[in-house]
Amino acid sequence: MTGTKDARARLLRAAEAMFYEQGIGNTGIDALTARAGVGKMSLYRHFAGKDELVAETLRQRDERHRAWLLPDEPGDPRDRLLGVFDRIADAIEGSGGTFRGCPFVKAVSELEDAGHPAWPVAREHKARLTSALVRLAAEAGAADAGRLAGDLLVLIDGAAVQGVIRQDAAPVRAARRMAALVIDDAMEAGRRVGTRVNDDAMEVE
Amino acid sequence: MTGTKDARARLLRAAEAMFYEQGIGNTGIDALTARAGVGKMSLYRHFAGKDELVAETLRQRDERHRAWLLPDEPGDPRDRLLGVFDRIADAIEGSGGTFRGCPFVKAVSELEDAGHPAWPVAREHKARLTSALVRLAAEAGAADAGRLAGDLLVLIDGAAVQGVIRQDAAPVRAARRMAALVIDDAMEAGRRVGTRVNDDAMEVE
DNA sequence: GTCGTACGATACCGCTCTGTATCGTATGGG
DNA sequence: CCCATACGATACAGAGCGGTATCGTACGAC
Repeated sequence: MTGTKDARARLLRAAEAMFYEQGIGNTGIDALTARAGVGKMSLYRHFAGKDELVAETLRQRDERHRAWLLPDEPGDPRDRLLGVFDRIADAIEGSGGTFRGCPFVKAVSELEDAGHPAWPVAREHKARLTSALVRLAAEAGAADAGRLAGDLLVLIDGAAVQGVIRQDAAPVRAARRMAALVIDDAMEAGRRVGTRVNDDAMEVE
Repeated sequence: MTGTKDARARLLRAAEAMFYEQGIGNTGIDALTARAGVGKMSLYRHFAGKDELVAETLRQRDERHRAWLLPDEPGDPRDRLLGVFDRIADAIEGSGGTFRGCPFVKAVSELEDAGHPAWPVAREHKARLTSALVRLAAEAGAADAGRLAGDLLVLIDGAAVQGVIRQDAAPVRAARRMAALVIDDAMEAGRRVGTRVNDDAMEVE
């Protein structure tokens, strides 16, 4: 057969790009399959429908997105935490004024219906990102790693949203400064009272 | 005539609610005019089209939204700055799990096309909110009021976005803690070097 | 070589969307 | 009193939507 998974992979690639670049609602099935170079019916052979394609697109992006924000390289945990903001700043500056922010936040914003299959995917992504931040925070010796991770997530999403509206990396640099502040606070407190991991900052239901 | 501005006002009221509650794209003209109790043609008599109605809805909301976040009451500037986060926390907790975040961020997220008339309205809203934060920051004696205002805006939007995804006020409380941190930092630095207002943190083009 | 199957293409269905055209009507100003 | 005008209701146009049905085809397994 002609590469069973080929049509599926091409669909996912085209869907990810188009959903992110022009929005989910603004991306029609016909345009999507045309860009993927795939027959329309191939979409419905591989996915239950558009909603499932959206969810699967995000599911595939989850791991890649986290690996992009927090590459699995050795290094000072503090630097790796702050590196998240450098990635976002690079994305804004390299986008030429078309930065679109966190794909998961974007999807959830567009899909009002909290029953949409993409919602739990977005929540799980944020939960897994939080877990990674908790681990790094603990590694850095933060007094309350869960709390620090939650703080950083607020800064990350705030930086991304501001970056979308302003199309400018200045808010990300502000977020990075604040991140350094709360990280150093937590590390100093950790040196006094010892590290305590608290990973219930976000729960996946 | 039967109250010239009545139909227009009812349209704006219905549009604001429906656009925010179910999304702009998911709100059809027929449903909108029906809820407003208005003939369909009345919409096109008062507005150039749906896009203009969206923009005008946000234009009307701008002042109200800023007054809600920063009520014009006398009081300690630091408390008023922190009060923003209390408003957001109240909104999340009072929403019963349907908090939808900042209406302007939400609109911009849904309207990919940066040429949509709602975009400049959202940008101007954020710029005006920033100006108000700058004034309060200067009043509080912050060393660099523009920088503090930018920091707070990141925290505000981060708190709102996290609130939408988690439907929980915990991230807002985290944002409030960080806000207190950066405010106190700026106030302490201001006590040392004096206050300097720097309102070019965001420009409206 | 033959069969099964995943494929691309295309026509089609029913629905909804924004926006227009056209009614009859009620009401307030001159 | 009478007419201009803003109004609500409704039918309609043109387009696009998600999803289905049905082709002929090319290719891999056996």
